[in-house]
Amino acid sequence: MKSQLKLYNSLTRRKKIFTPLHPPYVGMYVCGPTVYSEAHLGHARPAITFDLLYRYLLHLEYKVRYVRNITDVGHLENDADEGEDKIEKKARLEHLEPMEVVQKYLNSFLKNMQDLNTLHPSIEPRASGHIIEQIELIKEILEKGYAYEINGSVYFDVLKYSKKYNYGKLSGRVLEDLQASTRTLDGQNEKKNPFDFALWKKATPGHLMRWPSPWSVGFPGWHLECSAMSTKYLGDVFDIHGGGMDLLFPHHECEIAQSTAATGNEPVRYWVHNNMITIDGQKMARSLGNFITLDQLFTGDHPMLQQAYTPMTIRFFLLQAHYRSTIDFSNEALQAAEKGLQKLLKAIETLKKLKPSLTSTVDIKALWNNCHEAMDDDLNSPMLLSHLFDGVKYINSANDGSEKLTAADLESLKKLFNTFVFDILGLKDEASGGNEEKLADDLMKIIINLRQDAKNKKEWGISDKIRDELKNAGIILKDLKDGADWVKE
RNA sequence: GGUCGGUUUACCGAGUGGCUAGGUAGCGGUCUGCAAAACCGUUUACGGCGGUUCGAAUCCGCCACCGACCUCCA
Repeated sequence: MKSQLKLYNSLTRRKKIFTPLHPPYVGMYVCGPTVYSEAHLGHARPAITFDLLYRYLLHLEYKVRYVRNITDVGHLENDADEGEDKIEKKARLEHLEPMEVVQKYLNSFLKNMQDLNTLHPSIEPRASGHIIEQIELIKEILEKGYAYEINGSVYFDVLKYSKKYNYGKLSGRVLEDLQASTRTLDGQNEKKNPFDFALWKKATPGHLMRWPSPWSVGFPGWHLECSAMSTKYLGDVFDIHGGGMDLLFPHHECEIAQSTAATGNEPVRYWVHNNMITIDGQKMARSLGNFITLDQLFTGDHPMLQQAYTPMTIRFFLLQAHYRSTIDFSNEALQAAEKGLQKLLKAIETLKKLKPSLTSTVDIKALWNNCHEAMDDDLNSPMLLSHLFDGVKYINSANDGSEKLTAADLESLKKLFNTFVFDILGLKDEASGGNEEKLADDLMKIIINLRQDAKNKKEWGISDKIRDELKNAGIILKDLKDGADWVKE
């Protein structure tokens, strides 16, 4: 474990070499989705960012417990809804049980995650399954004196907390500024201070999602589940906490406050935040209505989409940008990603067929170093891809005969691509597989052979006819030096 | 208004005080019965104005513009 992995910590705002609290074990908690509608492109960003981190940690031979929560309790939507629960609202609209809604969109989310080839987290705890833990946590915070009860609701006492601890250190907030800028919200008159936040809310009569507690029949506050579940599965102090940058404040700030108030410990050692996906320069978000769901991307069924994009194209597209940069959606960018990915995968196929030479004219060891350095530098996947494309050039040049590779270097190169492209970047070749594919491949081989016969006899009329009619059927033939390749239009 | 971040070539997107990032597109070439594809090569940069420096796109200051967060949000 002599990893030189450097991670950017949002708390300290600098990159630092990652060292786990209890090597070789690593605890990682990532904020998962609220399952009340289809996952969109934005949800793919943290999924892939933290999948990349997870995969790289595994590559470095850490034993990782990766926890990603499922928020199925629901949070307040906005004042217009009078505190109505997000999931509850959707349930009324569709005449479904709240848990039915949750199940439906959870299934859909997990399917999308599988399509994107993300590894399953070690634990995917649901907020609704941890109400007891959340109640216990509230009790602890009350005991320590950092919360107060009013009318069956419990609020976190930010002012009192800030006398001993630093509230706002993660997001750079200053308490006085917060006081001045906090908006009037429902239930605010109950709170001692506008910046106090709910740990437990008493349910209004129409509120469907409700649980008994020592204070009232109600539901847990907005930020509590992550504190309760991360503590339960990873301990009072754990290594990595991830999530979108938009969760920095207030969500993660409140999480720190809750956990610190309860245990006296700083809960998280490395805060890692992914940036947003933008569309026309603006954040893609459900609330802004400018989102494209993952299913829509995969099928092409959205007015903004010129075509369908495969899950691996989406994955490659996201990996081409560093996780802390915004990445702008456009058809042009996705099409570029699609072509780039094909080029990469094609070279890997070519690599399998290369014949060894007695000497090498390229330095594969240096390539290994470059690839590791890129990943070690705060998961610089775009830099890694750039190095991998150096490898692509080596392969194609060797195929052309302008570069040479020894048998050992060929093996090393195969291992390198296997490790970085498939294991770490989590890409896969989508074309291979399926009985249908196999049948089509066999049939096409026969047709291509017949056409080759015609070509050998210089019967251009026949060979062109075969090509033209295949084109009408949606298949494009590409003549190669020896034989031909084909691709669906 | 406060806090934080960004502005890179046609597009996406890295990076760094002096050395071609990369992908896509474009252009030139190789291959080829033709076409397409593939492969090889290659042009166009670092928001503006000052400063520090032998040297800045990279550091500092000011300005302009854009965005995120401050409310559920990935």
